[in-house]
Amino acid sequence: MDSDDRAIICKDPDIDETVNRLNEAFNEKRSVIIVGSCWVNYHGRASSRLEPGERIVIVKEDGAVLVHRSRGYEPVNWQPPGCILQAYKDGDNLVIKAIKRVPRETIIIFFDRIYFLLTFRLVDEGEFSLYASEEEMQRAILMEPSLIEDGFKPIDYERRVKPGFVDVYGVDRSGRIVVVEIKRRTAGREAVLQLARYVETLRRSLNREVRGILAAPEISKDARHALISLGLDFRKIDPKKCSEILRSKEEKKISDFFQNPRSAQRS
Amino acid sequence: MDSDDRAIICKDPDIDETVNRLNEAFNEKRSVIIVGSCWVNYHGRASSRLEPGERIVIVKEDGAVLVHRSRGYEPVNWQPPGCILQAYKDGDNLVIKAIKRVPRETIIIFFDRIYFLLTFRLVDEGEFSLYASEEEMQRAILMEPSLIEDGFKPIDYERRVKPGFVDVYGVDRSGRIVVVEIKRRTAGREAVLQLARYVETLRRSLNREVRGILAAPEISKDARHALISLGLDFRKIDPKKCSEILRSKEEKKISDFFQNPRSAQRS
DNA sequence: GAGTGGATTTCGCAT
DNA sequence: ATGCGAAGTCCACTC
Repeated sequence: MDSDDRAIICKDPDIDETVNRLNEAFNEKRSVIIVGSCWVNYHGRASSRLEPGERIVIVKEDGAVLVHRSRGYEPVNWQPPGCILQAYKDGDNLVIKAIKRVPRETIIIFFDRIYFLLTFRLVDEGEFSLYASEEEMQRAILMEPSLIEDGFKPIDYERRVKPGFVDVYGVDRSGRIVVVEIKRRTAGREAVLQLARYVETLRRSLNREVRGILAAPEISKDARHALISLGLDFRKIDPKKCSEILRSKEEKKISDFFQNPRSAQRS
Repeated sequence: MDSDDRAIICKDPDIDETVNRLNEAFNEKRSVIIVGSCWVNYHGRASSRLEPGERIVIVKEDGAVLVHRSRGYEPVNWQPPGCILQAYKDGDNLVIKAIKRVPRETIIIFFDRIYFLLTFRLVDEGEFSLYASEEEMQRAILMEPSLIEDGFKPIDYERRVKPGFVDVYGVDRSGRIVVVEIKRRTAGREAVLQLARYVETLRRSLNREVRGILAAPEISKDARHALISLGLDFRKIDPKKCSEILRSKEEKKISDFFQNPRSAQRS
C-alpha cells in the first residue's frame, strides 16, 4: 500500500461520513469495501431486484462493482469495469449508483446500515501465469506434432475458415490435409460439431479430402458416437503433459543459449 | 449482523493473531476479508502462479475463496464453495490453504503483510429475482404465441430432440411443424446452427416439412447469412417486452382471482 | 457422477 | 464496435 496513501477503515460510520469518503475514493480511483445491510436494483441487458440483507460490496479502482452474498463464488449483482460511480444520501439511506454506457446498464445499491467501510489503493504489479490452458496445448502440439500422430506436420494455426478459426492445420504422413480441434477438457458434442464444420468447409473450398482430429484429454460417450459417424478421429492429449513439454523445451532453449548464445538466439 | 456475533476488525494485525482469528472464523463458518500483500499458487484442472502484490481476499462461510486484484470483474484466483480451509504461520508468512476434492484442486495464499482483517457473519435472507432471462422469453412466447407469428400454436416446450432440447415446438397457421430457438441477445452463427440441427433431426424423424424460427432481439450479419442459406426464419423479439407481457398476464391473473376466485384458480 | 446449455457470463483478440 | 471462441469458466438441471 502506498505510504503516502491513507488506508482508511471505519466501523459503523455514519452516512454523511460514508458518502464523503466514497466520493473521495471514486474521484481518486481508490478501492472500496463496504459491509452492510443493503438492497439492489439492476437494469440493463436484463433486470433484477435483490431484497434487503447483509452483503459485501467491493468497488474497484477501475469502476468495477461487486455485490457478494455470504455464500457462493459469484457476485449476486455487479457492474463490469469502466462505470460511472456516484454516492449520495437519500433520507436515512446511503445510495451508490454505478452506471455504464454501451450497453446502458445501471445498478443502484441502497444501504440502511453500514458496518464496515474500507478505502485504500492497492499496489499490484505481480505477474499472473496460467499453465495447461488450451493455448499451451496448441503451442505444445506445434512444437511436438507427434502428439497428434507420427508424421503430422503443422502448416498453420488459428487459420481463418469461413468465420471461425481452425486451432491447428497441417498434413499427415500421407499428405492429406488435417484439421485439429483442441479442447483442454472432456470434449462434448459441441466440439465434434465444431470440428465437423471446419472439415466440411475446407473439404468444399479445397475440393479434396480433409481429415479432422479432435485433441482432448477425454471425450464424452455421445461425442464419440457423433465423431465416429462423422468419420473424424480422436487423439487423447493431456493438458498438463503439454505444459511440461513446453517447460522442457523452454529449458532446452535456455541451456542452448548459454552454450552457444548466437545460434540459439538466431533460432 | 447477529447481535451475539462479534464482528471483528483489525488494522495491521500480527500473524499469530491473524492465524487464530482465521481458524476460528473457518470453524465457526464466519466470513473473512483480508487486505494485504500476497502471492498465490493454484493446482488443479490447470495450474497458475500469481507473483506478489496487494490484493483483497474473501473467504465465505460456505468455503468459497476469492482473490481479487485492484481491477476487473473476475477474481484472479479462487476456489468454489465447499473447500477445506486451513490457516497457519510459516516463518514470517501467513499461509491460507483451500483444498477441494472432486476435482482435486488446491490454492495456497502466502501473505507477508496484512493491512486489514475482518471477520463477521452476514445475515441475508433477501430474495433475488431476475427478469428478462431466456426462460422468461420462452414463457412469454408460450402465453402470447403471436410474438412468433400470427396463427402460431405452441404444442410443447423443452422437447427432447436427439441433440438437446427444442425451446418451443408448435405448428404454424398452415399446419406446418415449427421449431423455435430463443436467444436473449444478438444471435450468432452458433444459434443458427443449433436451430438447423433441430430442424434437420425433426425433418428426418417425422419425415415431413419442418420450419425453423430463430427468435432473438438481433442477429449478427454472418448468422443471418447462414440462416438464409439454411432456409430458416428470423423473428425479432425484445426480451424486455417479454418481461412486460408476463407481468401484465400475471396481474390479469391476480385481478381475475379477486373478481372470481374459483374460476381463476381453476385456470 | 456425467452430460448439456445458459449467463446481466467476462475476457481477449481480430476484423 | 462487432464477432467469435476460451474459461481453472460457474451454475442449474437431467439422466
